[in-house]
Amino acid sequence: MRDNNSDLRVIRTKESIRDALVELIDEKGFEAITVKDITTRAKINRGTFYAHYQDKYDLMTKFEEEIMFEMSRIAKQNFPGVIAALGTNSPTLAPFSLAVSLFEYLNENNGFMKAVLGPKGDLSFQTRLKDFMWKTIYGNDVNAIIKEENLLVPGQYLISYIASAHIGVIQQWLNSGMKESPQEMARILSTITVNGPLFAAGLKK
Amino acid sequence: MRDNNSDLRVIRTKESIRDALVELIDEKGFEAITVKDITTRAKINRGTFYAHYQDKYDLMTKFEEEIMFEMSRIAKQNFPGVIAALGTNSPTLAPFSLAVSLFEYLNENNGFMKAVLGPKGDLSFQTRLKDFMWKTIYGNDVNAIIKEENLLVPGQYLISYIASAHIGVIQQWLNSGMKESPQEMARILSTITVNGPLFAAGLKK
DNA sequence: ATAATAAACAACAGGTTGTTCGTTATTATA
DNA sequence: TATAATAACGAACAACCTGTTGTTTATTAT
Repeated sequence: MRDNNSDLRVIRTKESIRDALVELIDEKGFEAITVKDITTRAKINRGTFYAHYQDKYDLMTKFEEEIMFEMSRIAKQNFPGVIAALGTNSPTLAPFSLAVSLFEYLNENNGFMKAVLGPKGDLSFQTRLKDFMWKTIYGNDVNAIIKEENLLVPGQYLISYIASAHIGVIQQWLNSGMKESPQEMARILSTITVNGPLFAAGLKK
Repeated sequence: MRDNNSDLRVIRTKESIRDALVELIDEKGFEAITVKDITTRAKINRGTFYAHYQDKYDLMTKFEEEIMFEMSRIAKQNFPGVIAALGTNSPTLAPFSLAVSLFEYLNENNGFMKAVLGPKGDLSFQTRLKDFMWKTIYGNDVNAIIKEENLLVPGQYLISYIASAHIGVIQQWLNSGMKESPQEMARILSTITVNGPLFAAGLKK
């Protein structure tokens, strides 16, 4: 058999397409991009694009899925420790190291992440990223820690609050030049989440 | 003069266009919509559309600006009280009534809001909404209350956190059928923001 | 009643989209 | 290294959407 994806021409082509995509999202926004834009920038024939992807959405989805898969892997790796820590009196250590790992991954893929999470990015990715956080929070035996009867607000809103807040901070970090280290970002997020926004603002003791 | 926008034909046409737009965003998402879709649904000639708007983005922008203007009006109206309350020991009363007013407004315009803030909506509107919250928080003499030296985290991340969190909760509310009252939603948001997510989850006393 | 003008209708060039040819160039492998 | 497989190319296609324009019809304000 010879139908593998190891043909150098395929690898080269796909890489050119991805590079072109990231550049173009930054320049004109994902939705304004045409397949012709991509192939012109990637210096390949338009027909070649359609040999690999159905359309620009298919391309984007496949790209995003790889990113999500990797983030999921990192999360799964660190989650047992997080669950264990949440029950204790110092619920910041394990979540902190998970956050650091994720920020390091974002840092490595900052070209794509900045483009896709930016103001000209892809709304569906942000939606999927929130879904991912939902499932990560809800699906991982958190029920063992967080009991419905202890919640002061409906669970769905609490999760939406936390997930959106975290993504918002990530976006701000990416768009303002990633000047803080992954460690510092993890500290910022856990400070606000553990103590609350008002405390972090110095308005509450 | 007769160049006013009071001609019944104009009013009828613009209303048809807006109704069609909201319907179509819900069905196929803003970006997938063509001008032809809109005019077919609105039962008007395509040329008529171009007599009023440059393209679908122009239509969307004008629609959104009216919404933003109204939200800004509501915010400005309630802000003096919010500023005053933040300094006191009960910093929830005035912000609470502002939140109620805003949720009531969202409720009135739920067709548009649900469409535009939903997963098939308009990313640029969400970006503009965050900018609006930024300016509302930063620009309104908050400096008199929030002092940079008291912040435990950089101000830009704190604001991004709060703004994104609030929008996320609003989205969740709109997409899950708006079953809670504006009052209840205001309570939920202030509970999490004042006491912090971990406290609201029952994980902290 | 009538002048003003919004909306409809029709046609236009220019652009993008998928798709399909035959041809050329590159690759994997024996 | 020779060769069979196949990726990529170039060109062409109908179908569709976009703005725009000129003409005609219908509605509106006064």
